[in-house]
Amino acid sequence: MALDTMKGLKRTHYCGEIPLEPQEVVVCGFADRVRDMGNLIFINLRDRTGIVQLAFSDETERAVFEKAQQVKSEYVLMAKGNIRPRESVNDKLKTGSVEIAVSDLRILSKAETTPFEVTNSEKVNEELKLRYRYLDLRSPKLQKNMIMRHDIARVAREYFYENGFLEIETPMLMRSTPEGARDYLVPSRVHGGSFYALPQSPQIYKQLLMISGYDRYIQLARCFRDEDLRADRQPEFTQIDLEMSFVEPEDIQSCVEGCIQRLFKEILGIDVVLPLERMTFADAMQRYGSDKPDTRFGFEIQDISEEVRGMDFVVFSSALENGGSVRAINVKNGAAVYTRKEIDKLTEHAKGIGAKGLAYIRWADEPNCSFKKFLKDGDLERICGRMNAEKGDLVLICADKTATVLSTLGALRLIAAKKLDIIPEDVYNFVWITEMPFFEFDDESGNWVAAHHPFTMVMEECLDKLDSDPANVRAKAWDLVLNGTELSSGSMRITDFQLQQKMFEALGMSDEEIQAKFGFLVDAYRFAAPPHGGMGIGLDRLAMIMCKADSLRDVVAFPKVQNASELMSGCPAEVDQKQLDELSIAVK
RNA sequence: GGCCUGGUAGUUCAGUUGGUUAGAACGCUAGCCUGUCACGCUAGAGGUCGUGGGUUCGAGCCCCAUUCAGGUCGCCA
Repeated sequence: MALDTMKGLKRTHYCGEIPLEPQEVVVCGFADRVRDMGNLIFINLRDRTGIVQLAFSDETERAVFEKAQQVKSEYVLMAKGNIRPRESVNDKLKTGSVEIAVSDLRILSKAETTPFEVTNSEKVNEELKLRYRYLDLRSPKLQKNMIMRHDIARVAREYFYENGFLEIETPMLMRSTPEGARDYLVPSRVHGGSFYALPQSPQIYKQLLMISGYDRYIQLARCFRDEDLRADRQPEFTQIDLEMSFVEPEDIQSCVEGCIQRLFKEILGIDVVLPLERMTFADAMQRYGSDKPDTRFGFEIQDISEEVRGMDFVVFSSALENGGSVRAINVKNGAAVYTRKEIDKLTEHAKGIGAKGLAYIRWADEPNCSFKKFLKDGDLERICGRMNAEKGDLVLICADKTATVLSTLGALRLIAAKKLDIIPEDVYNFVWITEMPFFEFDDESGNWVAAHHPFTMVMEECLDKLDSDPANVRAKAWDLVLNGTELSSGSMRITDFQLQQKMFEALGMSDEEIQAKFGFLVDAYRFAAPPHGGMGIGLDRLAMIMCKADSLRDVVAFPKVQNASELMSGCPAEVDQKQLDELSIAVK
């Protein structure tokens, strides 16, 4: 049978927004559930705003009723009818007190049986849902997420516009700068053998905009990084990217705080108290073993080096002799959940991330210590005292180089908290991490390399340590962390081209290299630049947290999977030889 | 690149020490049903047990390889 057209009908309301008083309406949408009871048919009609019930009975015109009998799940319908109260109210629906007595029904498009039930897709294998992403995107859950993401973008734009920011687009095709993440390359047809790169961020361009006097810039910028994926990492993602002139770090931070406060108030109705908590990088590492601490729960790391010094336990003593330390976390009430077997699993995990092993005190009925035979009188009491350990607790102890100890305990702290299910859901703990290190040691090359992009300003008091003491040089850079997720990262930029030159040199770049890769930028700073700095706020991650989603895939319309392919369209894909020839590309 | 988890009707899962014809629920098809809203009832169709090899009289189950998906470490200046 031929399909119907919309002729003569025009939508008057969205399904979820129909008036609750009697009147004639026209609605459109997808058939969600069809309940056919013979001489009585109900169809739930769904659009992005919600669901309304269409009713057909012996009062319905015969031809319309027969059309309703043909309707199956996911058919696209248009219906005209009168709103009337229901005989029994459905409290689960916004529109549950009324229904539409249909006088005209159009079947605009028919659906084959879908590979999974759109109405009930929560538990369906993700691969299948990604292959048919356009169907999964019909689900209320994803539609809610997409709408919230839109709202975040809208509110953020409004906020920055009101605060004097100009939205300026920067190029998607730019010069490759091979430091940092791998670039996605785009071959040039006109210049065979030459390549553009997709931006890892608009960093260079936004700094140039400050040199050009645009003063305050914002862009919802798509960024690309050709690195392996994670639940919170996609190869392309969106940043609320901003840059400001004539400012200090505090100015940028309070501007971003204002945006965060407004977003949480307008979208979630949550009051974020300003100013946000601040913590130095060094503090975060000492207390949480992470540069992105989740402060929603305790289990803070304690240094017990002094408490165990002099013990005859070679694991501890050798760590101390080699300049390392012995540190521990107290997993409160962890003894019951962490049986011997579970602790073994934890130990395996710790080994997987670089620790040599794990010592523990499991205090179920009595303190049971994995290094019991090395204990002398008072040792156990001293450690438990320092750790505030009491009956029911589990103390995890790690001894090694301090950096290894901290990162291991930092990771275990998170695992244990998740296992014990003590992380509160509706708490949003923001914390600024400040005084980030400027260099980090690269084990592979044995060199100190930039921890940030090479235009990051050094804290003034560290300028003289650039050559002599790279480990202790701090950057004028900061991160904003929310519940253990890095949300945003910012810094002041170097505006003195001579200092910039020195910085490149400190990073081991030759004059030729500097000129070739960044010559245009160094040159730009020769013509004067206002003091400036800025930030990039991860829109996807922010949306993920605000939607209470577990993965970025839930807040990105068409996401990529772990191997960076897209299951629906099947990209990346091979191309014709002709295309390759035009681009002067030979594929191995 | 390393490690961990998983792959059985369209979907979600069960499947005994390796032993007859691989089951259930939902969905789908057909029929019945006037107040449902996860409607109900009756009947039916639907399976290369991810793929390839091996062990065995016999493999969904054991072994090896491989592939796909997820998580994670490396990586992400």
